[in-house]
Amino acid sequence: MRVALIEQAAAMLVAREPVTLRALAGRVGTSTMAVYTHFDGMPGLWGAVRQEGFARLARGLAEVSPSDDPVRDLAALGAAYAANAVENPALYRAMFDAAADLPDPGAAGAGFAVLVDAAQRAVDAGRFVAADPAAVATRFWAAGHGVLLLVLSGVLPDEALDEHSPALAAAVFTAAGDDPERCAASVRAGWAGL
Amino acid sequence: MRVALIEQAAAMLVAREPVTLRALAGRVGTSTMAVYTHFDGMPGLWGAVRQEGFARLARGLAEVSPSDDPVRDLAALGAAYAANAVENPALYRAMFDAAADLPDPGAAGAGFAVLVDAAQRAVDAGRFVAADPAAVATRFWAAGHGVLLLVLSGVLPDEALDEHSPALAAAVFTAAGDDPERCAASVRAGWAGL
DNA sequence: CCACGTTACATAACGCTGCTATATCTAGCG
DNA sequence: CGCTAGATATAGCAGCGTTATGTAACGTGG
Repeated sequence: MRVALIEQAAAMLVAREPVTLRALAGRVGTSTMAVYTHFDGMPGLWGAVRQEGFARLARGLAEVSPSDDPVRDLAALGAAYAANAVENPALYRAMFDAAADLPDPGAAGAGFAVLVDAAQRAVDAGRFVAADPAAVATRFWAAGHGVLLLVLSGVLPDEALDEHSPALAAAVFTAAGDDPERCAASVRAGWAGL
Repeated sequence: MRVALIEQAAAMLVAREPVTLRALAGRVGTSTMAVYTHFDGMPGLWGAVRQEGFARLARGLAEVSPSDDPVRDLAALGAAYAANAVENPALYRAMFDAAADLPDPGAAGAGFAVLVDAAQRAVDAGRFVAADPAAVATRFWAAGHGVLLLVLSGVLPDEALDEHSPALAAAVFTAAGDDPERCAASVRAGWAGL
């Protein structure tokens, strides 16, 4: 019942339908009380939906297999992140509406840890010289998040994602110390996996 | 009446109070019908509020006086942009909830034009070599937007703004061709005007 | 100066929302 | 088998945005 409600809510979210208590209960063939026994109301359900969104995101990032080029891996992770957001734009926007108070913040941290790990490998490989892996990951994430939200909210056209995301990634990576040309090649390779 | 409703709605937004039709009408001492005669309903009011938000933002950016260092000016514009968002976080978030369909999109474009103009001056001054001013401005904007939203939504701590925004700005500007050291100094100078 | 039509505001009611109190049903276990 | 605890169904609440209707104020042409 829990999973049915969460998945139905997520489905209605991606279908751009208004996720209302009665409509949700009707879709899964139960009554409105189910939301209260399992989630203690709509805010609880939203929390669970956001949680599921971050879980799917972490799952998508985990599918990116590491290579011997950590910068390529970072770019590939960015591409997977963007793909996940573009496939379910409404879910992605809902995730960050109240991402601060997640039922289990660890799920969001797991996805971020993959980024930090790749950045750490880039440091170990001598690509990022004297750079803080967490800071690089954060800046890479923030830049991608900004482009994504501007595109998803319709401020920037869809093409802006492919036009600006790799450039921003390369800018962050070269600022971390990577060689510009080598970085450009790695980013190109990583982003192509989209 | 129009301005009273808009300003009251913006005030309730920054006060984190729920902006409800009856509460809004009660605050300005009128009835609910005023919102319908002037804005044709709540969505229209939200559009006007977002418009006012972008107008205030453009006003804040216009107060940044250009200097002989265009890269410093870009950083200063970024600082003013961030300051505006931090001062009214709820308004900033509301602005981009449906920024695509603004009553008058020109207002948002005016603020962006200031960024593009500074980037153009950087190109003319030889700081940004062979870079598209609009692309640089867009990337700078997107990166700042991402950091801001992550901070405003509580995902990143407040310190992250000062820690990552200048670094991202410098990364974007050096990627545009500016000299790293000179760029770092300009960004430092521009960001200090916060 | 007055009657007019238009505009802005007040009032009441409708349908919908999330939520809760109550009742019913459905296992699980001694 | 009978009992207890948990989950589901039903009905109703206050609140929301919206609308229909009524009323007062305004500017304008005769």
